[in-house]
Amino acid sequence: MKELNDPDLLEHYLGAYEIESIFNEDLRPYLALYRYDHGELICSQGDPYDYLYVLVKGKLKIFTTSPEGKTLILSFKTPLDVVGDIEYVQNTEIINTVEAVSEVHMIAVHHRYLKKFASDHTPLLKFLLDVITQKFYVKSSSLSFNLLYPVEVRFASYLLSVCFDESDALYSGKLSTGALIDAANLIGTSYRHLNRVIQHLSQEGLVERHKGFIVVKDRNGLSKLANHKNIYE
Amino acid sequence: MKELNDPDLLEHYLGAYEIESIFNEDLRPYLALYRYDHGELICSQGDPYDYLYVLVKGKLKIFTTSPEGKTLILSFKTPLDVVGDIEYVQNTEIINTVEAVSEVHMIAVHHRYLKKFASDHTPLLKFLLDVITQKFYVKSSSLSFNLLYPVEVRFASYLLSVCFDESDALYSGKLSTGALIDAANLIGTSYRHLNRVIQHLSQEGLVERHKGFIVVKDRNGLSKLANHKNIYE
DNA sequence: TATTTTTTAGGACATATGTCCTTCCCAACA
DNA sequence: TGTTGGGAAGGACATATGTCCTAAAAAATA
Repeated sequence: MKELNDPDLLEHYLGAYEIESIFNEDLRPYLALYRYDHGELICSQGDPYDYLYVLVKGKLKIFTTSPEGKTLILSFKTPLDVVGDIEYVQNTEIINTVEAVSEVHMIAVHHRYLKKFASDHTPLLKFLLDVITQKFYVKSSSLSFNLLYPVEVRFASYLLSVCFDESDALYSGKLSTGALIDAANLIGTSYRHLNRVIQHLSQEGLVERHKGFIVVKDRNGLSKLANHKNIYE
Repeated sequence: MKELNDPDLLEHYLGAYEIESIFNEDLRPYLALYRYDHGELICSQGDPYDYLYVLVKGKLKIFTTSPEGKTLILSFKTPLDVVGDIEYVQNTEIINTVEAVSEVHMIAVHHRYLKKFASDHTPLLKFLLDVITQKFYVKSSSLSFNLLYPVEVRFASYLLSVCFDESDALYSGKLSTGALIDAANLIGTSYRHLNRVIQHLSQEGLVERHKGFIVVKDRNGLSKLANHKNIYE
């Protein structure tokens, strides 16, 4: 982790995402911009709560580790998103572990100053409300989807979400082999089983295995299989 | 559904739950108190969004129905809780179906007046923020729990939550047979499988089957099985 | 009381998923 | 060039769970 002492860049992000109003004047001096590299942890579950972060560049992975040591990926995040919002409101320790997947820039504010200067700041409250309701909605859909459908369907949905994201270099309907472990953890199954499912999808002609990656062959077929739902957006 | 024209009762609820400050003076004339009887629907998924409700008496069941016709119970709610908060913030149609399990009293406000008189009312915003973060937290735990543990563990946790609720007539560690279908839908499994699990728990001496209900025999054992987690609170 | 309907428990079988382990392949390296 | 180590795919087997159907019991009804 490295603090970027670059007020212009900070300004730029605030402007680009139209979030100037969220942080009022009193708060501005306490905004910091941090950079994290691939693989770095921003915070870990159980840590005491310190900062509210706003993700303005890069990609984050949010996951939890069970007492038995299993990893469950809860989501991937891209700008604009917020980390530590639930903890800020509830005043609890960090719930999940957050890791940088790529180079990441985050605006950070210590909760001390948030409480002091912005606990009644309407734009911030509204912003948080908006972000958190969205999170809730996604989580709720995700829960239903996971309980109601088997891995094959979930993976189809996942593939559609991940492989056709324009903002990503690998939007071309491909998924690197290495990403399969993450995929398995995200949809809550084992790597072994995911392989089985891929084999099946492959027999159906929906995807194809190549060296180093798999590629979507029949986007419509997958979409049909996934009930036209993209819950991993 | 019936509107209760009882300003005193309304006042009583506002006082009892300390939520007077949430609804400011402008809003007060537009607060209504509704009564629903067992089995009545408050709203159904897909309905246009109209009211924000505050549950002040009774018990609600929140569920969703999949395109395939499967029912998944998302939660049971008791006072103090809010219905329609997510929809209000996101301005979307009703997400889930809400049904009264017992006689229910709810304070209702049309979103028209909320937007008009309270869209910047800090106490309301904070209240919503608090309620929704709690919902998110519960939902998030629930998702992890469901993906990480088998039905046996989930049911153990469910039993502990439901059977030992002091405010309920059946707190004595019993669960009526009829409630098993709901239980199955809540933890996202089939009635058939739940029966299998109960049989197993019964062999282990953790619960016992009686005519018309099952009863918890070894609360500690169940708690251990459930990893000491009560996610259905 | 006899008959029908509903509720409840479980049998039989198929599918979904997990765990452990092995094999194969390719790249890094001695 | 041969060796080694790690990643990737999948075999074998056990467990978890779903679907469909049946049997027993209880409740409702004729």
